[in-house]
Amino acid sequence: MTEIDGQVPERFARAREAQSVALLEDYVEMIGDLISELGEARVADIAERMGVAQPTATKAISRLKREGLATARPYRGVFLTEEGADLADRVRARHRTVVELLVAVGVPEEVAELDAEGIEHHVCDETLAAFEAFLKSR
Amino acid sequence: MTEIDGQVPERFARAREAQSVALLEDYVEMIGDLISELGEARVADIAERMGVAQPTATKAISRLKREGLATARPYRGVFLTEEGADLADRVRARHRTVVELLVAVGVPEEVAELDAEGIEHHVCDETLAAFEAFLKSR
DNA sequence: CAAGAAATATAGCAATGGCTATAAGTCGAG
DNA sequence: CTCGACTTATAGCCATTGCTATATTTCTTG
Repeated sequence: MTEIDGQVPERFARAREAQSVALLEDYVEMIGDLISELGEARVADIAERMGVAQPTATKAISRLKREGLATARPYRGVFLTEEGADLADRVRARHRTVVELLVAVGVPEEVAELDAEGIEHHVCDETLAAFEAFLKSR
Repeated sequence: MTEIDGQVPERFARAREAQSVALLEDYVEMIGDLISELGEARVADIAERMGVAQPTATKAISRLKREGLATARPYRGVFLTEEGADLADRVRARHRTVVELLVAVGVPEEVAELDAEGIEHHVCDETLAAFEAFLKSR
């Protein structure tokens, strides 16, 4: 290979990895939202909010259980483990920060909300810290 | 469903859609880079830079061909169509802008490069325009 | 120019994340 | 308490994106 390749492959591997975690984060955050809004998270509600068919949500919930982020009693609601609830909190906070930063640099509110949904999963801790510092310093 | 669901599902659908386009964008940009650096884009080089096995790159190139972004002669190099080259240019420009914006708000250069790889695919035209305006106004 | 080496293609497997159709469980109303 | 409606689970399909192993083609070199 040429001498200029550098760590390019790791960059992409990292982006792929982030993407694989993104769905889990979205589901966990959504389940947390539903529990605080409605007192429980039902599969049908989760599926509707995620914009997927109900079996797709069921499958995702299985994965959450497998990863120790949620528990569920069949035909009953879905619940977050402590680890899942912590993740939900972090995800929610990061989402807010990303939206605020986008707005701060001039992105219209509604567009910021839309783009943040995809962007947030690729914002590492260091970048998030930089965002917070930037927001505070204005 | 409750009355507060709003357009949440569309948000996620949009993020999923962006993700499906992301790989194409990465490959097209990389192929463009290789052609300008080395005069040609070989499957082995593409695979190495993307950090995937060679058959994975071959498969991705098939998809690029299917989508009209690239052409390839078996056992020879890969080439971009006009559409593919245009896309590569847009992707490259967007990548630069995202990195610059991250740096402008205080993200360290190397971290900005890493995160931009994932972020850029979720930055819509309107957000990109806001980024450019913000960068110019400083 | 005929190997052998290198590059590329193909075959086939696994996991993920969609879907529809259908089975099975739960719950409320008669 | 039973039956029908609703909810959830399961089965099975497809496409995508990875992988390894192997076949095929091209290139290089003796």
